[in-house]
Amino acid sequence: MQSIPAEQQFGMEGDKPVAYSNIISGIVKLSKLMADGRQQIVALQFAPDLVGRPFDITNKTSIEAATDLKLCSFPRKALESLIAEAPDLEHRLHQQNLRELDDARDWLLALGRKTANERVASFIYFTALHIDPDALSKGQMIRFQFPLKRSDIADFLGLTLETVSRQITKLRQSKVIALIDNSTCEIIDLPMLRKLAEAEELPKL
Amino acid sequence: MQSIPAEQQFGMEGDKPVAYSNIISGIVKLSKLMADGRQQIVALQFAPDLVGRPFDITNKTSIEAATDLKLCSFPRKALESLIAEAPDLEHRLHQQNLRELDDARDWLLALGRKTANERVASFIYFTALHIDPDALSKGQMIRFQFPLKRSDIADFLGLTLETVSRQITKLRQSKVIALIDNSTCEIIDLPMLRKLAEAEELPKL
DNA sequence: CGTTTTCTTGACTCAGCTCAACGTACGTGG
DNA sequence: CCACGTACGTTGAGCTGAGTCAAGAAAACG
Repeated sequence: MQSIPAEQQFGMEGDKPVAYSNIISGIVKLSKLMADGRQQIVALQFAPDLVGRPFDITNKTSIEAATDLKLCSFPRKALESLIAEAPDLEHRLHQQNLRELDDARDWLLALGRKTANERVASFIYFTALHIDPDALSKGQMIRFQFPLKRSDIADFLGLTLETVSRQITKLRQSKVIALIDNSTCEIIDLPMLRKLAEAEELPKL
Repeated sequence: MQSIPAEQQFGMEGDKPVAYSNIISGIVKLSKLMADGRQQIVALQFAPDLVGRPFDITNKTSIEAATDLKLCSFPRKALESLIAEAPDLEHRLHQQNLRELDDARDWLLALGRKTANERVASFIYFTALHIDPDALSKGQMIRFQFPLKRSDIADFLGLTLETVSRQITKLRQSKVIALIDNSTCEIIDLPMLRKLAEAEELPKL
């Protein structure tokens, strides 16, 4: 069990992953960097996810604490030999990776086809869902902290921080959300937020 | 073993997957549709991938033949009980899903941060890699067919078909590629193509 | 062949980017 | 306690890359 302060990278040595970590609390961001400095956050992970790409990786992705973290880490070898023994463990990992794949594909739709406004709405909805799925499904009014600062939200949504700021202002003005302070968000009009976020064909509701 | 003509959907009944299929030959596209018709292709799958999201799915994605296909299909139940018996099968599936996750995250970077020109270059590079990884790594001149028509490439890259067409013209004019006919592409300047495609920080080369 | 679908090109528009100024919160040390 | 610096967020003005709309060219198809 260890603590990691926000903004710090971990679990890698050079560009090889050396450890797997269970998230006890806090939020982890995975990001990709281009040679000229352009950056894209490709995933956020929440407790109780396991961080660390199993098996060999060709893929350069950096792992960083988005908030202060509490982790439970294992060396790479340890987990891999555990997996070899316990098929059930691999099954659970597989399930998590499938969820991550679904998430990634949802964001592909957002980055490829949604407007700035819809992307920000999607981010807020996505965050609220991860923080308290139950409250959301009951349609209660919800208050929560943004897990990322504006520039990180921008890197997640493929926008600039200015555009993110403007769209948040717009959502505030149209009474979809309210800001208690810069990083505390309250959802006022959940149906509208959902409509903006899921401009997708709804499977059901 | 069955054949599926290009453009046809398969493997689903309503929005539930009913079968898994091994791709013998051809290319499969997975796409998401928004209520107003906006569309995003979220993955392409090549032989010998297994098509079909294992276990339960909450995620609405349609599965369609991008080219004529040869498939080997199993009913959903059959594969799931096979998995329960043979942990090795789950391991192989898991590996494939991890590759898909890596791909999806590479495209997140492309859709979030790359220009139209870089996205089209990435698509050409990606396609060539999947069709003949060896020839590419030897740096040979490569000729291949685009697996998708312009409007599908656009849906994959989060662009319009006009923009895709213009960028292909531009790559042709700058002698990075040549077109033998509309759908046959030859890579002339591989280093340049790679530079455009992987504006990423190169792990190694 | 004519018909239909796909691709290319041009002219114009606009959502989101860039650059720049300013506001606000917080910490540090004089 | 206040002055100052630093990091973060907001807002404005103007620009531009990609979208839209429209017209033709070129394949594909029966």
